[in-house]
Amino acid sequence: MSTESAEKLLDAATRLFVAHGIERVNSNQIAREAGVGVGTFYAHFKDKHELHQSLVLSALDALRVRVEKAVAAGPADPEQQVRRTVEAVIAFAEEQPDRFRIAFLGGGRFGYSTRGVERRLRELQEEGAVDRALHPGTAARAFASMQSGVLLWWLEDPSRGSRAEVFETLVRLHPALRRP
Amino acid sequence: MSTESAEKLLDAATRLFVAHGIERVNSNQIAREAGVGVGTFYAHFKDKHELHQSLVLSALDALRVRVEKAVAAGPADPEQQVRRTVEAVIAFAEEQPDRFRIAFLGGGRFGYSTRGVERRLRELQEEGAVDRALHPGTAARAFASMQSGVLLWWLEDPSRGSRAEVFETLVRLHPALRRP
Amino acid sequence: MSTESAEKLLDAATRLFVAHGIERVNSNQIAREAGVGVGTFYAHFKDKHELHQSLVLSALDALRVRVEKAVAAGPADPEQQVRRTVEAVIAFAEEQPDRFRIAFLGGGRFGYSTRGVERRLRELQEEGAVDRALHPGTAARAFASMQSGVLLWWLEDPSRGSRAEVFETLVRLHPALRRP
Amino acid sequence: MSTESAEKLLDAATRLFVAHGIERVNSNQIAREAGVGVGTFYAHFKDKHELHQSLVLSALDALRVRVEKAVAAGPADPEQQVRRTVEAVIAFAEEQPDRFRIAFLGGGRFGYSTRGVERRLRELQEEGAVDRALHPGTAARAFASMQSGVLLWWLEDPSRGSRAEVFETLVRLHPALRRP
DNA sequence: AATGAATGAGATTTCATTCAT
DNA sequence: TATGAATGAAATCTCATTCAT
Repeated sequence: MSTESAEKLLDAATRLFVAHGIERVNSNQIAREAGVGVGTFYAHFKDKHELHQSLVLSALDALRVRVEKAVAAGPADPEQQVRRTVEAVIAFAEEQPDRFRIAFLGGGRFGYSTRGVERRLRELQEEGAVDRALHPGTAARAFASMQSGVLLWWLEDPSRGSRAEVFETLVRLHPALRRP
Repeated sequence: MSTESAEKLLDAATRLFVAHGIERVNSNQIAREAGVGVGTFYAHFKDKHELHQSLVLSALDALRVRVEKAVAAGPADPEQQVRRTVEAVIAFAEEQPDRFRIAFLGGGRFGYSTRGVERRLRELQEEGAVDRALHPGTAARAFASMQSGVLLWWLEDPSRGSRAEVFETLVRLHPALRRP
Repeated sequence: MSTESAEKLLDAATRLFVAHGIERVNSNQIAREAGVGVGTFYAHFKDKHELHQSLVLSALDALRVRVEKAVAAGPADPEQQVRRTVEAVIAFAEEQPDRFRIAFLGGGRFGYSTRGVERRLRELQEEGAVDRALHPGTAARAFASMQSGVLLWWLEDPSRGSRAEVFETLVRLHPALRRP
Repeated sequence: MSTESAEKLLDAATRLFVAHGIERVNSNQIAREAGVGVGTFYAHFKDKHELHQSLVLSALDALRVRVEKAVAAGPADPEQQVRRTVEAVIAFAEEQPDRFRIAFLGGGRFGYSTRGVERRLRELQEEGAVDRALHPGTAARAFASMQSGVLLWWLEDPSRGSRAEVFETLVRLHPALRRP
């Protein structure tokens, strides 16, 4: 199976990228850590950046799937949705901290889409449920940035706040809960 | 104060770092772009990372000075302070976009301090002016992340929102304005 | 006679060698182009150079056979022999251009034998039919070089001259027709 | 001076290319033979092929210059011109055999121009001095091929013919001396 | 015989750093 | 201070070859 070595390489790279930073890791190290030959690295990935990108995209995708499930899992009530969404993201960050870091370290150059949140904000504004002075695009981006920024910071040292404090703070700062 | 060569190198590096990313730029390129010899680079900086760090620190410092002036420039009323602060940061980002990018691209690895905001939030909570359910450390970090994230995103394509929309959104999402 | 896979490999290699040059083609590419596995390549040939050599030798041999038939097919009259020989070589180049290229690209490192022509020139000189100032070995080599050089050049762009022009020119420059 | 190392590299490469063939020589070997560091190789040439090409072009150019001088050095009488030209080429091949080999090994992929000879043949045909049945383009290419082919063959083993025999044979096979 | 993923020796290439000028 | 050619350690990448299936 082609997947065997590729998996090993992806896992090894995740560990190394998080531990030392993408730029301080090289293809030989990744191959060695994965327990495969250098050639195998290049048989599966064009270069280190392609591997990195596939790691980021896969992590973002896994996160997206979890968030979508969370959204679908309960009532449309905005507060409950925000709570379920933030809960899903925190759970992901806790369960797979390295994948979460990979996805967001580097400032999210690979674009975490905020279209969904933006659309939802617009709807809530039309319903009169959300402050019309918020610019939906900006607010959506703001929440994405704060969420990833806070969680990276929290994962760095979980004693910075309890899970509940972090959760509650993110929820309460969510633009969808900003009443008019 | 630096010599003329050092200034040229700092400017060249800023341009190149922003255009291609820190890791895709090397000392020879910086020297060439600056119009000085490679040797001159090493006469002024230990290496690329020292130069980068001094660029980031200087940008963060310049920003800090502007924010402090803005804070000191008017009444202690929280909303007015938030407005003056956000205004100062946006003005800096507009006037010196490359310096702003340098400071925050890379996810702010050099730690933008959020101690001041955290302390102020705590005071406002004690006064009963701010939602006690917000965790001050987390909320301060959240605002820092959203502000830098939004402004980098906005600088990338200013047509994403008007200045006023971006401003108003950041202000309204500031935790200090989150009533109990 | 070779198996089917060997044939496919020879054909694929001919195409690739001519298109990209021997040194820019590797065994994996040949196998892929042939539609067989890499392992199959090594089941049939020791390496790329053995395959190349067998291609060259086989092409030179096929050409030799055609020329010998042409020589035997008519009168010993020098001009007619030269005409039949050149005709045979041009026909071969037209019918199997890639085989012809393979045989002579690379400057004919595998030695196209000129012994026959050399011997014939010597005879004709002894008969007084050919200029005695020509050195038979050199003249034979000269003709071989001009013939392969001209035909490679012509195959590259057949609009460089009509078939008849190329034919007539080669015939007339043949040392055997150089009267004393 | 930038030329110092570049010269050493060009000389070393000439020696190695001729001794072992372009494809069996690598950049490390060239640098070592030249007595410079590997980095120096890449400071002067993009890669091995650029170096090779500059070697070929420079050799062809040096040869062209000699031939032009030879042509200008005496009467326009076709036979004398052919003699002086062939003499110049043989002298070059004798004096700088490695440069000559570099220029023509590989089948002259870099295009030795035959325009001059072609034009001259056309003129001589118009004057009625040369066989009109020769196609000038083909004949010019034929002579270029025979000359380089013969001289490479002769340099390989100078005992294959005396200098005078080789000279006289090339002269007599020159299309410009082919009477109508 | 056929396969193709895996291998690693070795070739290519980069770049931080030095140093003679 | 300034220069930039030179350097070589280290990184990137290729490819002939093997071998388990």
